[in-house]
Amino acid sequence: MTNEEGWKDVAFNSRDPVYLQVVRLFMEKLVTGRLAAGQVIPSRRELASLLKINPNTAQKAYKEMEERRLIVTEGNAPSRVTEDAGVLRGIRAALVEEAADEFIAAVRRIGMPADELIELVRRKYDERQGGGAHD
Amino acid sequence: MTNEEGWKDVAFNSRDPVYLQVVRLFMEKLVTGRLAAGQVIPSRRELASLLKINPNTAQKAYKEMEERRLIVTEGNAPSRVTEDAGVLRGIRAALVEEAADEFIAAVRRIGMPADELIELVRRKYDERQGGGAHD
DNA sequence: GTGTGTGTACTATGTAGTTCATACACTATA
DNA sequence: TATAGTGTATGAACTACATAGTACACACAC
Repeated sequence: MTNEEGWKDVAFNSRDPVYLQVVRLFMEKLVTGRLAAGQVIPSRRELASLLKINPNTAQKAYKEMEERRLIVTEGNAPSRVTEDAGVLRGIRAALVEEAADEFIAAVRRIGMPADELIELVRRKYDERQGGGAHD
Repeated sequence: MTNEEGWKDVAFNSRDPVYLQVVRLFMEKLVTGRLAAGQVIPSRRELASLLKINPNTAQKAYKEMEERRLIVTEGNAPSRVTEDAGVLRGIRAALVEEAADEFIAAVRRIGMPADELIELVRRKYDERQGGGAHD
């Protein structure tokens, strides 16, 4: 049994594959320090229980994370977060890039001028938390 | 037959349903003035031919747009862009809102500070067109 | 009337992706 | 040995989507 903090009340949307949302969840935890290098993570079955998903979905997420070098698994010992500093540093950049590229591409297609864009982002950012509720 | 400009070389990603991408394509054309209020749009069959999609997919997209009041169809006359100024004005806002909310929510989860965020957006915006390749 | 072109509706099929259920191999421990 | 915990692998069920094919009602031009 590992620590069980922060795994409850996780909401998944029905638009993206659950296993990819799980991967992103781990990446966000890593970036924000709620998950440290070398730290042991829950087993597939335990995570599935915590997140109320199927163990196979958890397995698929872990396998994806292994391929991305985010976690390591030796034999049948519990998986752990990688110690590779380079990988860990890259996660933040990857998340930011992905979000920003999508956003920029969208507003470009609309032909939104830069200044209006900046103002919008600033205003939205300062707004009260919200708009995150999806499906 | 209507004008055939701007319907070629449209690339669809495999992540989102094609019919919704068609809807977004129309919204972007409306916002950027490449499609005017009241203008006649291609028939279902013609659009399907132009975009190289199935006529049923085109039909589904048009039906979706009818429900959103983006286009109108009277009898069996060719469909036209709505004249409703309020609806047309709302499209731009809707596209912007959607893109921005997603983006802001993402960077919030990462805990990215506002100033760094602004700088990133400005830099990305000025960059040469790119990063749009999905699939 | 006969074409042809509208919009619309329906069923069926194929495919891809996600999730589920189950089983297996291995290790540690009582 | 038996039990329970790991990670892993495979096949089935289910869903959403795109596509194909067909059909119908209507309007306009010839």
